[in-house]
Amino acid sequence: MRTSLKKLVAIASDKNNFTSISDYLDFCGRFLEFAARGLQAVIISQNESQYCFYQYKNDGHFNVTRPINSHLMYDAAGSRVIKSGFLKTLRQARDIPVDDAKSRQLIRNSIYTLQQSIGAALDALPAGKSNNARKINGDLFERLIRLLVVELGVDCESGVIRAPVVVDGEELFRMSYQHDLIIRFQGGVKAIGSVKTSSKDRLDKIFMDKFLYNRLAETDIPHIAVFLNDVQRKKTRQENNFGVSATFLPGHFKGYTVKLNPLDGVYYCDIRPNMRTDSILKSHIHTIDHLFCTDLWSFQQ
DNA sequence: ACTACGCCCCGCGAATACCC
DNA sequence: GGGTATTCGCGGGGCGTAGT
Repeated sequence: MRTSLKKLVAIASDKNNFTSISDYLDFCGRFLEFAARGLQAVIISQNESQYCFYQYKNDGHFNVTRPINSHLMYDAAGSRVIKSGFLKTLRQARDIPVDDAKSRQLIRNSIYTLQQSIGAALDALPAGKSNNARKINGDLFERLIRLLVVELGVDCESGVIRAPVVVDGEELFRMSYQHDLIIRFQGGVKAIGSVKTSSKDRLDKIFMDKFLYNRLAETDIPHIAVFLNDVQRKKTRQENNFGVSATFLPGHFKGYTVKLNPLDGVYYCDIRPNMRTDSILKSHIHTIDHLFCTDLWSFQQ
Protein backbone atom coordinates (compact mmCIF):
# COMPACT_ATOMS: atom_id res chain seq x y z
CA MET A 1 0.00 0.00 0.00
CA ARG A 2 1.48 3.28 -1.16
CA THR A 3 1.83 6.01 1.42
CA SER A 4 -0.23 9.09 0.61
CA LEU A 5 1.49 12.41 0.08
CA LYS A 6 -0.46 13.84 2.96
CA LYS A 7 0.92 11.15 5.22
CA LEU A 8 4.48 11.63 3.93
CA VAL A 9 4.30 15.37 4.60
CA ALA A 10 2.97 14.69 8.07
CA ILE A 11 5.85 12.33 8.82
CA ALA A 12 8.49 14.71 7.44
CA SER A 13 7.03 17.64 9.37
CA ASP A 14 7.75 16.02 12.73
CA LYS A 15 11.39 15.69 13.68
CA ASN A 16 10.51 13.05 16.25
CA ASN A 17 9.97 10.69 13.34
CA PHE A 18 13.69 10.77 12.50
CA THR A 19 15.77 9.49 15.36
CA SER A 20 17.68 6.65 13.71
CA ILE A 21 19.19 5.92 10.32
CA SER A 22 16.52 3.31 9.73
CA ASP A 23 13.87 6.04 10.13
CA TYR A 24 15.53 7.93 7.26
CA LEU A 25 15.84 4.76 5.16
CA ASP A 26 12.21 3.88 5.74
CA PHE A 27 10.92 7.34 4.88
CA CYS A 28 13.06 7.52 1.75
CA GLY A 29 11.69 4.20 0.51
CA ARG A 30 8.12 5.30 1.07
CA PHE A 31 8.65 8.66 -0.61
CA LEU A 32 10.24 7.13 -3.71
CA GLU A 33 7.44 4.57 -3.97
CA PHE A 34 5.02 7.47 -3.96
CA ALA A 35 7.04 9.50 -6.46
CA ALA A 36 7.16 6.62 -8.90
CA ARG A 37 3.42 6.90 -9.50
CA GLY A 38 1.95 9.85 -7.65
CA LEU A 39 3.45 12.88 -9.41
CA GLN A 40 1.79 15.25 -11.84
CA ALA A 41 5.04 15.66 -13.78
CA VAL A 42 8.81 15.66 -13.69
CA ILE A 43 10.07 18.96 -15.08
CA ILE A 44 13.52 19.05 -16.62
CA SER A 45 15.72 22.04 -15.85
CA GLN A 46 16.25 24.19 -18.92
CA ASN A 47 19.86 25.17 -18.22
CA GLU A 48 21.42 22.14 -16.50
CA SER A 49 19.55 19.12 -17.73
CA GLN A 50 20.67 16.68 -15.06
CA TYR A 51 18.43 18.60 -12.66
CA CYS A 52 14.72 18.07 -12.49
CA PHE A 53 11.78 19.22 -10.39
CA TYR A 54 8.91 17.06 -9.21
CA GLN A 55 5.51 18.60 -9.57
CA TYR A 56 2.77 17.32 -7.28
CA LYS A 57 -0.88 16.85 -8.11
CA ASN A 58 -3.58 18.66 -6.19
CA ASP A 59 -2.71 16.64 -3.08
CA GLY A 60 0.46 18.74 -3.00
CA HIS A 61 -1.15 21.98 -4.23
CA PHE A 62 0.56 21.47 -7.63
CA ASN A 63 3.77 22.67 -5.96
CA VAL A 64 7.07 22.29 -7.77
CA THR A 65 9.93 20.93 -5.66
CA ARG A 66 13.47 22.11 -5.13
CA PRO A 67 15.95 21.06 -7.85
CA ILE A 68 16.87 17.39 -7.70
CA ASN A 69 20.03 16.06 -9.34
CA SER A 70 18.98 12.99 -11.27
CA HIS A 71 22.57 11.75 -11.37
CA LEU A 72 22.47 11.45 -7.57
CA MET A 73 18.83 10.75 -6.70
CA TYR A 74 17.77 7.11 -6.71
CA ASP A 75 14.36 6.08 -7.98
CA ALA A 76 12.09 3.54 -6.31
CA ALA A 77 14.10 0.62 -7.67
CA GLY A 78 17.31 2.28 -6.56
CA SER A 79 15.98 2.83 -3.07
CA ARG A 80 16.15 -0.90 -2.56
CA VAL A 81 19.89 -0.61 -3.25
CA ILE A 82 20.14 1.95 -0.45
CA LYS A 83 18.29 -0.35 1.92
CA SER A 84 20.39 -3.39 1.13
CA GLY A 85 23.81 -1.85 0.58
CA PHE A 86 24.26 1.60 2.02
CA LEU A 87 24.79 0.83 5.70
CA LYS A 88 26.91 -2.20 4.93
CA THR A 89 29.16 -0.11 2.71
CA LEU A 90 29.22 2.84 5.10
CA ARG A 91 30.38 0.67 7.99
CA GLN A 92 33.40 -0.34 5.91
CA ALA A 93 34.06 3.24 4.84
CA ARG A 94 37.51 3.39 6.34
CA ASP A 95 38.69 0.56 4.11
CA ILE A 96 37.19 1.80 0.85
CA PRO A 97 39.99 2.89 -1.49
CA VAL A 98 39.85 6.11 -3.49
CA ASP A 99 39.42 4.20 -6.74
CA ASP A 100 36.40 2.19 -5.56
CA ALA A 101 34.08 4.48 -7.45
CA LYS A 102 31.08 2.22 -7.02
CA SER A 103 31.15 2.17 -3.22
CA ARG A 104 31.85 5.86 -3.00
CA GLN A 105 29.00 6.64 -5.35
CA LEU A 106 26.71 4.50 -3.24
CA ILE A 107 27.59 6.50 -0.14
CA ARG A 108 27.26 9.87 -1.87
CA ASN A 109 24.03 9.12 -3.69
CA SER A 110 22.40 7.45 -0.71
CA ILE A 111 22.97 10.44 1.56
CA TYR A 112 21.69 12.76 -1.14
CA THR A 113 18.59 10.67 -1.76
CA LEU A 114 17.80 10.22 1.93
CA GLN A 115 17.87 13.96 2.49
CA GLN A 116 16.21 15.13 -0.70
CA SER A 117 13.33 12.74 -0.10
CA ILE A 118 12.58 14.74 3.02
CA GLY A 119 13.15 18.10 1.33
CA ALA A 120 11.01 17.25 -1.64
CA ALA A 121 8.21 15.93 0.56
CA LEU A 122 8.23 19.16 2.55
CA ASP A 123 7.96 21.12 -0.68
CA ALA A 124 4.40 19.83 -0.87
CA LEU A 125 3.42 22.03 2.06
CA PRO A 126 1.17 24.97 1.18
CA ALA A 127 2.85 28.33 0.57
CA GLY A 128 2.49 29.74 4.08
CA LYS A 129 4.26 26.78 5.64
CA SER A 130 7.41 26.91 3.54
CA ASN A 131 9.59 28.43 6.24
CA ASN A 132 8.60 25.66 8.56
CA ALA A 133 9.83 23.25 5.93
CA ARG A 134 13.14 25.08 5.57
CA LYS A 135 13.91 24.83 9.23
CA ILE A 136 12.96 21.18 9.57
CA ASN A 137 14.90 20.17 6.48
CA GLY A 138 18.08 21.80 7.76
CA ASP A 139 17.76 20.28 11.21
CA LEU A 140 17.16 16.82 9.78
CA PHE A 141 20.23 17.04 7.57
CA GLU A 142 22.37 17.94 10.57
CA ARG A 143 20.94 14.99 12.42
CA LEU A 144 21.50 12.59 9.52
CA ILE A 145 25.18 13.49 9.24
CA ARG A 146 25.64 13.04 12.97
CA LEU A 147 23.91 9.67 12.90
CA LEU A 148 26.18 8.51 10.08
CA VAL A 149 29.33 9.57 11.94
CA VAL A 150 28.12 7.84 15.09
CA GLU A 151 27.34 4.71 13.05
CA LEU A 152 31.06 4.53 12.31
CA GLY A 153 31.79 4.35 16.01
CA VAL A 154 32.96 7.95 16.28
CA ASP A 155 31.78 10.16 19.14
CA CYS A 156 29.85 13.05 17.59
CA GLU A 157 27.25 15.43 18.94
CA SER A 158 25.98 18.96 18.55
CA GLY A 159 26.15 21.51 21.30
CA VAL A 160 27.20 24.88 22.62
CA ILE A 161 30.78 25.65 23.58
CA ARG A 162 31.32 28.83 25.58
CA ALA A 163 34.61 30.45 24.71
CA PRO A 164 36.05 32.92 27.22
CA VAL A 165 36.98 36.39 25.94
CA VAL A 166 40.04 37.41 27.92
CA VAL A 167 41.57 40.90 27.93
CA ASP A 168 44.67 41.68 30.01
CA GLY A 169 44.39 38.35 31.78
CA GLU A 170 40.81 38.99 32.83
CA GLU A 171 37.79 37.12 31.47
CA LEU A 172 35.38 39.83 30.37
CA PHE A 173 32.57 37.58 29.18
CA ARG A 174 31.90 34.35 27.34
CA MET A 175 30.91 33.96 23.75
CA SER A 176 28.62 31.07 22.89
CA TYR A 177 29.32 28.94 19.87
CA GLN A 178 26.69 26.55 18.69
CA HIS A 179 28.40 23.83 16.72
CA ASP A 180 26.59 21.31 14.53
CA LEU A 181 29.32 18.68 14.86
CA ILE A 182 31.63 18.21 17.82
CA ILE A 183 33.79 15.21 17.02
CA ARG A 184 35.73 13.52 19.79
CA PHE A 185 38.34 10.80 19.88
CA GLN A 186 39.38 9.38 23.26
CA GLY A 187 37.22 12.03 24.88
CA GLY A 188 39.06 14.99 23.36
CA VAL A 189 37.51 17.38 20.82
CA LYS A 190 39.37 16.69 17.58
CA ALA A 191 37.21 18.47 15.02
CA ILE A 192 34.35 20.95 14.85
CA GLY A 193 31.93 20.97 11.98
CA SER A 194 29.17 22.91 10.36
CA VAL A 195 26.37 21.15 8.47
CA LYS A 196 24.15 23.07 6.08
CA THR A 197 22.01 22.08 3.15
CA SER A 198 23.57 24.93 1.17
CA SER A 199 26.30 27.47 1.83
CA LYS A 200 24.27 30.42 0.55
CA ASP A 201 25.31 33.66 2.23
CA ARG A 202 26.40 31.84 5.38
CA LEU A 203 29.74 30.70 3.99
CA ASP A 204 31.73 33.58 5.47
CA LYS A 205 30.55 32.80 8.97
CA ILE A 206 32.09 29.32 8.86
CA PHE A 207 35.52 30.73 8.10
CA MET A 208 35.07 33.41 10.75
CA ASP A 209 34.00 30.80 13.29
CA LYS A 210 37.20 28.85 12.80
CA PHE A 211 39.33 31.95 13.00
CA LEU A 212 37.76 33.45 16.10
CA TYR A 213 37.05 30.23 17.96
CA ASN A 214 40.61 29.02 17.68
CA ARG A 215 41.88 32.43 18.64
CA LEU A 216 39.63 32.70 21.69
CA ALA A 217 40.15 29.13 22.81
CA GLU A 218 43.86 29.36 21.95
CA THR A 219 43.72 26.07 20.06
CA ASP A 220 44.08 24.86 16.52
CA ILE A 221 41.12 22.51 16.23
CA PRO A 222 40.26 21.52 12.65
CA HIS A 223 36.99 22.95 11.34
CA ILE A 224 35.02 21.20 8.62
CA ALA A 225 31.86 21.94 6.67
CA VAL A 226 29.31 19.56 5.15
CA PHE A 227 26.90 20.76 2.48
CA LEU A 228 24.16 18.92 0.64
CA ASN A 229 24.27 21.09 -2.46
CA ASP A 230 24.44 24.68 -3.64
CA VAL A 231 21.74 25.11 -6.22
CA GLN A 232 18.33 26.67 -6.05
CA ARG A 233 15.43 27.01 -8.38
CA LYS A 234 15.58 29.88 -10.78
CA LYS A 235 12.56 31.21 -12.45
CA THR A 236 13.02 32.47 -15.93
CA ARG A 237 11.19 35.07 -17.97
CA GLN A 238 8.56 32.74 -19.29
CA GLU A 239 6.26 31.08 -16.82
CA ASN A 240 6.60 27.32 -16.37
CA ASN A 241 10.20 27.48 -17.49
CA PHE A 242 12.41 26.23 -14.69
CA GLY A 243 16.17 26.29 -14.29
CA VAL A 244 18.73 26.12 -11.52
CA SER A 245 21.14 28.75 -10.27
CA ALA A 246 24.26 28.32 -8.16
CA THR A 247 24.32 29.73 -4.64
CA PHE A 248 27.98 29.05 -3.95
CA LEU A 249 30.23 32.14 -3.93
CA PRO A 250 33.62 31.11 -5.32
CA GLY A 251 35.20 34.53 -4.78
CA HIS A 252 34.36 34.54 -1.09
CA PHE A 253 35.41 30.95 -0.58
CA LYS A 254 38.79 31.54 -2.17
CA GLY A 255 39.33 34.88 -0.45
CA TYR A 256 38.75 33.47 3.01
CA THR A 257 40.73 30.34 2.20
CA VAL A 258 43.78 32.26 1.03
CA LYS A 259 43.69 35.33 3.26
CA LEU A 260 42.04 34.25 6.51
CA ASN A 261 42.43 30.52 7.06
CA PRO A 262 41.57 27.46 5.01
CA LEU A 263 38.97 25.06 6.40
CA ASP A 264 40.17 21.55 7.16
CA GLY A 265 37.61 19.80 5.01
CA VAL A 266 34.66 20.93 2.90
CA TYR A 267 32.32 18.25 1.60
CA TYR A 268 29.39 18.24 -0.80
CA CYS A 269 26.93 15.55 -1.80
CA ASP A 270 26.09 17.48 -4.97
CA ILE A 271 29.34 19.17 -5.93
CA ARG A 272 29.35 22.08 -8.40
CA PRO A 273 31.36 21.81 -11.65
CA ASN A 274 33.69 24.69 -10.72
CA MET A 275 34.72 22.77 -7.59
CA ARG A 276 36.27 20.16 -9.85
CA THR A 277 37.95 22.55 -12.26
CA ASP A 278 39.11 25.63 -10.32
CA SER A 279 42.55 24.88 -8.89
CA ILE A 280 41.97 26.48 -5.48
CA LEU A 281 38.44 25.14 -5.07
CA LYS A 282 39.32 21.59 -6.04
CA SER A 283 42.14 21.38 -3.52
CA HIS A 284 39.80 22.31 -0.66
CA ILE A 285 36.40 20.90 -1.62
CA HIS A 286 35.58 17.20 -1.99
CA THR A 287 32.59 14.93 -2.29
CA ILE A 288 31.12 13.70 0.97
CA ASP A 289 32.48 10.15 0.66
CA HIS A 290 35.94 11.63 1.37
CA LEU A 291 34.80 12.59 4.84
CA PHE A 292 33.65 9.11 5.80
CA CYS A 293 36.24 7.10 3.88
CA THR A 294 39.35 9.16 4.54
CA ASP A 295 39.37 12.49 6.36
CA LEU A 296 37.36 11.56 9.45
CA TRP A 297 40.10 9.18 10.50
CA SER A 298 42.84 11.74 10.06
CA PHE A 299 41.39 13.82 12.91
CA GLN A 300 42.13 11.05 15.43
CA GLN A 301 45.52 12.21 16.66
C1' DA B 1 21.03 37.80 -20.50
C1' DC B 2 23.80 35.72 -17.13
C1' DT B 3 26.68 35.44 -13.01
C1' DA B 4 28.32 36.83 -8.54
C1' DC B 5 27.09 38.86 -4.75
C1' DG B 6 24.52 41.33 -1.01
C1' DC B 7 20.68 41.37 1.39
C1' DC B 8 16.00 40.65 3.16
C1' DC B 9 12.09 37.91 4.54
C1' DC B 10 9.57 34.81 7.63
C1' DG B 11 9.51 31.49 10.93
C1' DC B 12 11.44 28.04 14.23
C1' DG B 13 13.38 26.65 18.61
C1' DA B 14 16.92 26.92 22.23
C1' DA B 15 18.69 29.91 25.58
C1' DT B 16 18.03 33.46 28.51
C1' DA B 17 15.57 36.99 31.12
C1' DC B 18 11.74 38.06 33.60
C1' DC B 19 7.99 37.74 36.81
C1' DC B 20 4.88 35.96 40.19
C1' DG C 1 11.50 27.81 42.11
C1' DG C 2 8.68 27.27 38.26
C1' DG C 3 6.39 29.00 34.56
C1' DT C 4 6.16 32.48 30.83
C1' DA C 5 7.91 36.06 27.75
C1' DT C 6 11.69 37.71 25.15
C1' DT C 7 15.99 37.42 22.90
C1' DC C 8 19.07 35.37 19.89
C1' DG C 9 20.91 32.59 16.28
C1' DC C 10 19.82 30.03 12.55
C1' DG C 11 17.66 27.90 7.94
C1' DG C 12 16.54 28.47 3.41
C1' DG C 13 13.88 30.87 -0.55
C1' DG C 14 14.19 34.53 -3.42
C1' DC C 15 14.93 39.36 -5.06
C1' DG C 16 17.81 43.50 -6.40
C1' DT C 17 21.98 45.21 -8.33
C1' DA C 18 26.36 45.63 -10.51
C1' DG C 19 29.50 43.87 -13.62
C1' DT C 20 30.46 41.30 -17.81
